[in-house]
Amino acid sequence: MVTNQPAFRFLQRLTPQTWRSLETIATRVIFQRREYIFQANFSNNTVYILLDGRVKLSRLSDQGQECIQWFCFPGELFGFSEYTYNQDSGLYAQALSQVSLLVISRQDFNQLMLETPELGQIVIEQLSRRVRTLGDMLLHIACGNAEDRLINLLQRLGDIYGQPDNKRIDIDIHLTHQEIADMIGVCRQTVSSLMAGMKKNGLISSSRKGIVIHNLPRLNSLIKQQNCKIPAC
Amino acid sequence: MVTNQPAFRFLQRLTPQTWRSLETIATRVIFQRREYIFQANFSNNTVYILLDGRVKLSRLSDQGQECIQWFCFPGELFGFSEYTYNQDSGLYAQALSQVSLLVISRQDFNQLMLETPELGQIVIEQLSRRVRTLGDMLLHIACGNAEDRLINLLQRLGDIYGQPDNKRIDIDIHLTHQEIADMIGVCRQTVSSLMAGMKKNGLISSSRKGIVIHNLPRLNSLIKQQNCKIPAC
DNA sequence: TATTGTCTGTCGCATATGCGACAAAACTAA
DNA sequence: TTAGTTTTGTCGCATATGCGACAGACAATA
Repeated sequence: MVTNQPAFRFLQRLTPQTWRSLETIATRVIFQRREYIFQANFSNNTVYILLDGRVKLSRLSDQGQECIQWFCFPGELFGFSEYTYNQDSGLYAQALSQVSLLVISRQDFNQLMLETPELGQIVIEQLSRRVRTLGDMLLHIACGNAEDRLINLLQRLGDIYGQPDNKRIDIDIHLTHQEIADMIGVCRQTVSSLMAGMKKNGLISSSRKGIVIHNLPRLNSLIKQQNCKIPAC
Repeated sequence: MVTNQPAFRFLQRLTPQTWRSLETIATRVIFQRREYIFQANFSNNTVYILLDGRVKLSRLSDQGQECIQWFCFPGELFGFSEYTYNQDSGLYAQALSQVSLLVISRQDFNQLMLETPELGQIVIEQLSRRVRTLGDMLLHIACGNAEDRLINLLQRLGDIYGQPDNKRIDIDIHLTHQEIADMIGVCRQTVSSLMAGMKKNGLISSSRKGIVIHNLPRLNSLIKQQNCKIPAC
């Protein structure tokens, strides 16, 4: 598990000095709920830092199905790896609530990185975490069944909010079953029925306020482990 | 599509000077076919550059199923995003042929990055590409059926070898059906039968030498497009 | 309050794909 | 060469999950 706790997010890792430099080249912008911050084929070379609110980063399959790749929380950098070499990634960024963010031109950002090696290090660190998280998602989506995928998602969400050594975790964002389904590549009904089952077993509860994991270890234990097939292990 | 052509790989982007600095802190190592370069839980803080041969980077699901996350070709950097904060990623790197590589301690590499901003920029570029490729894989695995996933994989492999504006592409590495299956999260038999079908239709041919895509546009057209569901499009 | 739209829960059916099995082919090593 | 291992191709069956449908709950708006 690559932890995604606030302390590890982009903004929290900057020194006050780097933060000030960043503020001088950034513009503060507000978006309303449901507005698109950028869309596929809009190749404006821009980097974003989320200050407040929630942003959904997703792509569409050839059949028009949505695949949510990242939920962006305050303090996170986004849009960074999308325009390498002016190739469009087909990524959409949509505000899920009223959103406040910093917009920085890629050119200015690159310039600042050259002047401030610390900034480059932090970007590398953030990208590394992203690579690991994506690898984790890929593993669970490729190898797990619907229940495994859902549990893995809840774990990842729980990691953002949870306190270590606490069995109970409050995930206080509201996600529709459709959004959850789009994150784990299953259909909406499957999410509904799996979550209904988990509620019945007292593992989780959910409401408009969010999801509560009542017993994380018990949730984990639902995924039955097997031994390693690598010979040398 | 994020192109993975040799010209975009790590090694090819270094200036001769940076390359020389790198050589002074690196050790050249040979691994034999099937040997593991590193395994999960071996948290040696090390970065690798593949000079020759092929390396498979994979993870195991809780059920012991393999998920191939990356095929490493000469000139590529690997093991980089695996040990952030000493957290083990559960990644395995296995030599698929005799392999020659440069081994560099993370500490030395980080030091060199601070001294050489250019190196940091290249690492960022490589990680960005990786994020995009993983996002691409995720999209197709989460949203596509077995055939879509296979075609997407062939496209990605074709991109490494193919010449632009050439319908025919020779992918001259040998992959077993099991390896292909592990890359797209389907079972071996499904790969066998899909590829048999594609051969029958003259779309591809394959042998010990590798896979030949006879008509890339026709292969692409097998995935039927639908229109975008984002309102503003 | 009434109306409209969105979200959730739960049917039943269709089907894609996983899985076991087994034989033929191809490769590897003695 | 021969024997043993790995890979491929192809069955048939079981099942997880997708999909359509629909009703009730809930939220937003007028």
